Amino acid sequence: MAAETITRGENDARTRILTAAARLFAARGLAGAGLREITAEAGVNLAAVNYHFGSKEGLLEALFAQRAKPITEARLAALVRCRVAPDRPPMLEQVLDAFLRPAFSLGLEAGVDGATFGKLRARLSVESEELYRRILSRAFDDSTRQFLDAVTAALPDLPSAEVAWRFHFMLGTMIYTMANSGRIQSVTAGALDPSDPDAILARLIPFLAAGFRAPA
Amino acid sequence: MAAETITRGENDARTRILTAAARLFAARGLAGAGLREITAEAGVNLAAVNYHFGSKEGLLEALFAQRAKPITEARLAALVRCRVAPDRPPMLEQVLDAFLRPAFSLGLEAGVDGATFGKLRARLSVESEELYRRILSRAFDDSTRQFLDAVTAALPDLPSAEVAWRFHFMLGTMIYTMANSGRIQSVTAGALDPSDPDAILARLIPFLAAGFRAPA
DNA sequence: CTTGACTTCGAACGATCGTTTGATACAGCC
DNA sequence: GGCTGTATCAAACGATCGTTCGAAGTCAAG
Repeated sequence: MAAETITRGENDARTRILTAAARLFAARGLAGAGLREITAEAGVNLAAVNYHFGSKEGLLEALFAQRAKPITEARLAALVRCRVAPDRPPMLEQVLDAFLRPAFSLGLEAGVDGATFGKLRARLSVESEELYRRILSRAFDDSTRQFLDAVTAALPDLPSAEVAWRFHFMLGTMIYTMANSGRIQSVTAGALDPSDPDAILARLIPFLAAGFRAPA
Repeated sequence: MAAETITRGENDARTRILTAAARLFAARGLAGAGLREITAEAGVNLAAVNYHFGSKEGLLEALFAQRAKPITEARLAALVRCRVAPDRPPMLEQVLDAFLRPAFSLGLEAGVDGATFGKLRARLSVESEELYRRILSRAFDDSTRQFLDAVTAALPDLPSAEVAWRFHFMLGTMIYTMANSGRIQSVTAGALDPSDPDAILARLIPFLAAGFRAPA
């Protein structure tokens, strides 16, 4: 076995399963994507999922553990950078950028349909079963709580309950935009390109900052 | 047969199926809710779904056609009321209220878990298959487009592409809040009650109005 | 070469999926 | 009474579901 448990190959069976699972869970839903379809796309045997991940739910947990880590790490690194160079430009915008940019640039991975992990996060967000809530919480709550604190600190005049509501609203715009439902394209007949992180953030952050700064 | 096709009883088999389907589609997902579970909860025979609605997808279409109508009708009625009494108070807030209030007060129906149709809308929003997109479009696009125009008219200084983006962001907050994922409760350890439409709108509309009015 | 841990494989398990069928019940109308 | 269209029913269809099992394959260490 040697050191595979630490240094894992990039075309590992596990890795290929995780890639295929991310795409198909996002495209067809958690119950809608079957293990046969996933393993076929990954080019592995059907039994490989239960061997490597224990169950279909275990596969989902591993997938989230893998994909969430780079996002939360990039977030926290950016938050540290905000604090090192304190409110030179408006602090609120810096914090929002630190929170949102990793989600969009790492969640909308390059690919034919893009946005696979963003779609998957959106699917989990709607789920009400305990297991799915726990997966989401474990992956993002720590990071999210720190940013809620940072936004609260950047808005000292706003009651913290109000900040929490507005933070919740922000999560809505983030997840809905990541899921990129294409609704707005269907309403406006195209013209909006929701695949470029920089373009999205340039529109989203001023909108959110103004909302956060609204009087209570 | 008489007049049943027009005046339908309230404890009709069709009606009971639609009620059960709304709850279970929202709770378990479109693929996750089985017809046997739905028909059992509705107290009808398994074959009743295919008899009355043709297929599982036909059931979903009928469900959306039924539940979306009161929402879009209430929206348009409120929009007309805005225009009759023109910008007495700020027009933007009036239009946002007209758009959002019906979704929250008719989408978060009273019930044990509440928010069944809101959750279902959120689930459809993530879906990428043509059929689901078509169902959502048919149900809401007309109404949505009129409100996009009304918001654009209320913000004459903002480029219309910018308005479209911000409208898209608003849809995100609306749908995410309706789906009431409970994420914010998990982050803030409770304290937020996302089941009272008035309380939500009192927080949401000032936030959104400030965002819409942000300089481009 | 043999051992032993790790991985892959085909095949099958019972359960559940959406759908279809044909029989039966029941209404109003001739 | 017969006739017709509507509705409900039990039962079964083939397909697919997640999971399990034992054999076969792989490869480094003894």
